[in-house]
Amino acid sequence: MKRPTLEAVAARAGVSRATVSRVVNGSATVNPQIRTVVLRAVEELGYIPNSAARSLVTQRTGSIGLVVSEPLARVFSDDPFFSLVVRTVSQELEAADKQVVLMIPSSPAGQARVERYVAGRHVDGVILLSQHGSDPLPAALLRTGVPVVSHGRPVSAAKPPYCDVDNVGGARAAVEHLLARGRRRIATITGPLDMSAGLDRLAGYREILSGTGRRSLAAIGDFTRESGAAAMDQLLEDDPGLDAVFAASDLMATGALHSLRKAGRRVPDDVAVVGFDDIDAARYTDPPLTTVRQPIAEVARAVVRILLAGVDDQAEPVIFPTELVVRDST
Amino acid sequence: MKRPTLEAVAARAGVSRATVSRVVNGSATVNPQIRTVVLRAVEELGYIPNSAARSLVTQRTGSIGLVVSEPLARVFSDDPFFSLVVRTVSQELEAADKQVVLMIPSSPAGQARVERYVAGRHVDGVILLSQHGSDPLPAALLRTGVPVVSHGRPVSAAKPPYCDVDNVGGARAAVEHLLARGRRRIATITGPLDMSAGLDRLAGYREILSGTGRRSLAAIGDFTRESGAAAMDQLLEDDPGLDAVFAASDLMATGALHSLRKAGRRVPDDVAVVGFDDIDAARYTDPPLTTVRQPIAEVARAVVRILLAGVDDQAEPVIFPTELVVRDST
DNA sequence: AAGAGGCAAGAGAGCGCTCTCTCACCGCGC
DNA sequence: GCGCGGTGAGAGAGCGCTCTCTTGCCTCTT
Repeated sequence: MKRPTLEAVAARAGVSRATVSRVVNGSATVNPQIRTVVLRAVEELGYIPNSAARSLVTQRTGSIGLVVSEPLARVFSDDPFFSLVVRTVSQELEAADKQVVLMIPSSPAGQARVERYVAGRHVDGVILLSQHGSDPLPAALLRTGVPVVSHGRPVSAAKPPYCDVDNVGGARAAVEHLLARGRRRIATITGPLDMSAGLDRLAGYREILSGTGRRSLAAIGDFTRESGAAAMDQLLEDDPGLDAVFAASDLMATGALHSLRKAGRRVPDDVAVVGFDDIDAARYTDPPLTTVRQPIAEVARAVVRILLAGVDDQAEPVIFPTELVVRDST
Repeated sequence: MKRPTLEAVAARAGVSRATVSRVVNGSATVNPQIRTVVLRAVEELGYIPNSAARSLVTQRTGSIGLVVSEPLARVFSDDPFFSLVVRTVSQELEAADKQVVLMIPSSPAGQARVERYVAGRHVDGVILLSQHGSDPLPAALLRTGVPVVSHGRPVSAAKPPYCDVDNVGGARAAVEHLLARGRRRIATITGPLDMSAGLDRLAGYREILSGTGRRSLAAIGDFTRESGAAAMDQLLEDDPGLDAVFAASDLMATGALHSLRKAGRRVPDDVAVVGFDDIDAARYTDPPLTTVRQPIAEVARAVVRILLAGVDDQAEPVIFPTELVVRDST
């Protein structure tokens, strides 16, 4: 019933504990014959190292924390962003033989718990996802001395190394495209303005519009479909004559399409719509959505790579380009 | 630089290690005055227990494995099922002060890794998600003796305790609804037939149709939007005169709507469509989707509860009811 | 008043592993 | 022929914690 220990394997193989340890950990300085004997003993006993004992002495745990600071709305809605990042990070860490410990603090108490957990070195590193400006957690985690890398440009006071996509450039491309299509009154539905993705996409929009001396018109959303619909209603009320909308996420664009349909506006004839993300659903809306594709998985992979390579605090952030995908909504 | 240990706290408080341990673990048999002194020492030193050392002696780790046996397609597509379950499980375990270790084996090597990990008691329990009939992992995990609970009825040889929704009943309700609407040629788009959700929803469909002596017409999907679109194309080819479709997931229903639109069929005038899940997106399709609502989060919560309560192998499965939500697609 | 009984705190033995240090033994050069 | 470096295996000291066992003290009973 009891699990075999190193001791048991050593006894069976007729060697010392230290030698078994060397074999199990792949040390080079071990006689091939002895190695074989030890491996057979390991096999026969079904020996599996006790990681608690190992961590106790090595001070490493083999697991990485993935901290998602996300208000309920987004994760509970069907935004595929979260799944995709989690999935990719998991896959990438699996390849490196690391475990993923998922932490989604849903209250201040939860945040304190995460902080204690990380400070207690239960993880060898931390990946931050979806940071908000007001979130005190990134700074707290950075203070623990545990390596931290952020997925997405951090907006909080703390500035860990990070990877992101070119949100500003993507937004610029979207708005330029609308201008090229001859649209004159271009509104935007923003993301949350305490997140870099929200801020940067708005900045790109403003930059292009102000370059042409046009008026900007924005309604604030939170990346969810519902907020997109509400923002669209708002925009139509503010400026019934608008002829284009740039939504900072595809989900919000979907909500906007819904609102426009209800308001009797035709897309793209009356109003052109551009989204951001290029989620699967963008190809299935009516009409299919023109959008800015961002390589979410690549960012996730880069984040893991940076973390595993040993974080360098002064490292330049890695920024991936975005790409405009033109479909029928513009 | 070095983290303080129990020893250090004991020295500072002028008591023994054992006493500090008692205080930290909330033992009742400790003098309130001494407790106060110890707590102050803990505070002053910023003491955080070393979990590796603790696990080493207690044989418990405080973490629960969430094993997702999912082919790439579903998790990579924007199916909110995965996010919602992960989110709910995480939240529920957080409340119980447990960590979530996420494991998404993406290869046989990954499966072996998960098995070793669990057999090595790195987790106190396992939650299985999205099991497939051919998957050998559930049986392997059960053999380790670690408590296992399944989210969704298991179809593999191994039969851990589980929670699920009434998939058969939900499918029945959907088809009965279509019949009540006067539909005569009702097709179905199934889920994967090696998963209980796929099998059971098909069974419910067949049951009602055969009860009325009608012919059944099925195309196999895999819960993704794309497969739904392809299955719909297939069905239209097989029986151009069909007047209703029951899709085993909302995502597939969305794909079906897309195909129907392309084929020039009006929904619901020519063809009525019912989905399954009631994801957010179902309210935003054109037309809004009639669907079977399933309480995904409640199932997830129940699974956690069973696991934490101490798994009883003979426990009756907990089955949650589903509910038909009628919108404009029927 | 003396022994029994109870309760709170300390002593110390591990939990299973890694890793340094030591030791034995080999071949080699001078 | 003797010492020397190099190599591979064993001995043993912890890593930080829990938990049993023991001890000491105080109260209660007869």
